[in-house]
Amino acid sequence: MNAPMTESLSITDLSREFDVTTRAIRFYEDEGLLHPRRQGRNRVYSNRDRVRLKLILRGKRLGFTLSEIAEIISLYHSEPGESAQLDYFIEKIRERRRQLLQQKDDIEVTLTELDAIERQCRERLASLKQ
Amino acid sequence: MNAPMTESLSITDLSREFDVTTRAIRFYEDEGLLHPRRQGRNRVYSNRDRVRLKLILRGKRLGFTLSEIAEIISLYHSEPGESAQLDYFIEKIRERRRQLLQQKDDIEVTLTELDAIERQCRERLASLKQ
DNA sequence: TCGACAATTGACGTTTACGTAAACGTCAAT
DNA sequence: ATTGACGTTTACGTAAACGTCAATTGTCGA
Repeated sequence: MNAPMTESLSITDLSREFDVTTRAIRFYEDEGLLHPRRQGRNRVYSNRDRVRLKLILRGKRLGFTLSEIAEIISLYHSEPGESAQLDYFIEKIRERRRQLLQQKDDIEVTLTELDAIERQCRERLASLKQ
Repeated sequence: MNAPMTESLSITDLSREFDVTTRAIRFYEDEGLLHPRRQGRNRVYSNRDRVRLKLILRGKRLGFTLSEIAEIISLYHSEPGESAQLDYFIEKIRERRRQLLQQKDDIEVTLTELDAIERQCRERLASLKQ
């Protein structure tokens, strides 16, 4: 039995935990979003890799493309030296924030609309049941 | 202050107002998301069409596929007769709501993370400027 | 040692959401 | 008469994000 001290996960572990195919996980690696270490040919995922995958999937749920997600993750892990680079990063961050706030607004609007529709359905249901 | 409630818009009117290509608008029609009336061969868009396009674009910003958007819009315009259909609709609505709430949560998390990153950038910037 | 099973690497296929011409009609202005 | 803006259809192209299959290679329990 392997000592579970070191958090090492197989590709199927990850695929099961997050309900994605192993093919997708390998694809993310091809696209440079994941860099698991290897034991021979096999991929071994650390907890950091797991967190990165979580970030990827969250980005997907938000409708970002993989390259956008790559950009976002690079923001997380960037250790930028130059001042100009920092300005650029901050601008990127603000862009994302604008996008996310727009989405939040879209969601609010859609939710209230859905509420209205459901209420109408319920009324119609009630009137059918008498 | 009479905003022209012009009931008839051209395809370029729409494309300019919402900053989408005419190609995209025609594509949405091909996919059954829009049904403008015709004057001869030319498409003429009513204000209802305009609202539908707005819904489509909002759906896109939320990361939905066109067929998902079609489903959502069909919820808006459905005149369901049967009780079973109504139950089905309500279930659909709840599904959407779950999805949107998940997205909202994702956004909150990402926003606070972005805040943290920007703060770090600012600190780094400040320390560089001395 | 055998066979089941997991994992790997290509390579090609598929869906979505349009882009990009090509080739043409219409009408107003120059 | 020509140009330009705007419109049309048909058709092929493409980038993204995987799915699917094939061939192969360990790996482990009975």
